[in-house]
Amino acid sequence: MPKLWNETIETHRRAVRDAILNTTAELTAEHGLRSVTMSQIAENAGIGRATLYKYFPDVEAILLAWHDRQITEHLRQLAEVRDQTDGAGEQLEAVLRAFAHISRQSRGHHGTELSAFLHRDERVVRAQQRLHGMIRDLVSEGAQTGVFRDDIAPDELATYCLHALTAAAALPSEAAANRLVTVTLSGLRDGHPTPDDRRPTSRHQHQERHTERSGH
Amino acid sequence: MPKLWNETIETHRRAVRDAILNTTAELTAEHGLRSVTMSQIAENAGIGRATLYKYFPDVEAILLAWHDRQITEHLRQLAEVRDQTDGAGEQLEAVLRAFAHISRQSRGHHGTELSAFLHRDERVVRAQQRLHGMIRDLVSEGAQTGVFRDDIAPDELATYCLHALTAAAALPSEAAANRLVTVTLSGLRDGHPTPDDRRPTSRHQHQERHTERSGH
DNA sequence: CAGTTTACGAGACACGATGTCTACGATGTC
DNA sequence: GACATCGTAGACATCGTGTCTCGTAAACTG
Repeated sequence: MPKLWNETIETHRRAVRDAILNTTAELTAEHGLRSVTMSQIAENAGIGRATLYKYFPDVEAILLAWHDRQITEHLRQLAEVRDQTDGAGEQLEAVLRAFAHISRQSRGHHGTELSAFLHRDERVVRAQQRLHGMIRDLVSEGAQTGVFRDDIAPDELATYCLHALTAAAALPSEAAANRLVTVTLSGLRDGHPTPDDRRPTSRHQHQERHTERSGH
Repeated sequence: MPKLWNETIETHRRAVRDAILNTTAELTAEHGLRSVTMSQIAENAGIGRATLYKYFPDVEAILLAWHDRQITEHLRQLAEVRDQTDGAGEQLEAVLRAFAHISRQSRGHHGTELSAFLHRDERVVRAQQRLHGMIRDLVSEGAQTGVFRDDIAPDELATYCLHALTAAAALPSEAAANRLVTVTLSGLRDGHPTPDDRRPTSRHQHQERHTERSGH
């Protein structure tokens, strides 16, 4: 692989840089965050160790650059999706859908969490599942009572709850956290709208604006 | 600190173990995930390096044990909150509120994300902010148009969106991800209900089911 | 085409972290 | 008081790190 001399120097350096980033992402996803070393990266990227140091000073810098590349690319995609749509409501829906898609794809990469390195452990997984189970049971019970929506599996709603509420860590005040809970609960109620398991592309443009949910 | 000999051996080992876990959490929050070493932990915990190895084989094991302790304790708290309430709806609301509270408190610990180690970098922060800004602007515009709720700051709603949708990574199918978007959007609409920055305990039972958004 | 610049790789180096082991002192248990 | 257990300090080989030099090959310059 070291012989990927491309036409100009500029493009060559770019190619090597990308190869480093990709290799690092793979190694991270494979062996966890903490065990990735400069030596491994150099070897797997097919370049010398000294060469690697001419591109990045340490592993953290590589991870940072990788994350930067990822999020920049995602931003570009999302902006494109947004600009291909009209109206704030439709735009946001399209952007959120694209974001969910991206989130799904970049799972396993090591995502944006240290899960890749923690979820290797069985105990942690089981503890998370107990937490998930607790929420799921409450959602399920509430759905049967008619308090919560029953058009979506309690399992998925529980996942939604847990992730949505981690946003609390980023909020500045306790009051804001309470508002977050309110918003999250709104997502759990919302009556029993039209089943929304399929193609979104032809649904939200003419409906949903002023008609609100008419069906059911 | 090495002289924390407590009465019995059992309690002593427990105390040392907890000290190790706490020290590791502090060091992680301070210097990031990757830079924490066994030597540092031993020194900061006030014990010998060889002793540390008699408790844990490596840093990962300590982090695992710490995370396990955290989540177990959280589970206990949440179960307590749940059992002090009646009715699935109220129980879930109480549990989610407690969970949000916990999330807020354990931010900075290193949370459950590798953010503690990535968010140290300015570029990453700015990239995240651009993403946040894009969503926020759409939410804001939609609120002015009347499509989305306007009782909560677009900033907070954007945070909610981004976190909620990271759940997509944990979902098994693309259809499930689409349902997740639907649920998340439900949280953004939900008419303009009573301002909910305060006590929730007596609101959601009789309203909100068949009334749907009446105002506007 | 010849000369210069740039990038690469291999090897060497000192340093720090790792994981293991031994010997010895201190503490709790019987 | 005898014994088991725990903690500490030190030694050790090994590995990753960060820096450097040197020899080579490719790309840019005129």
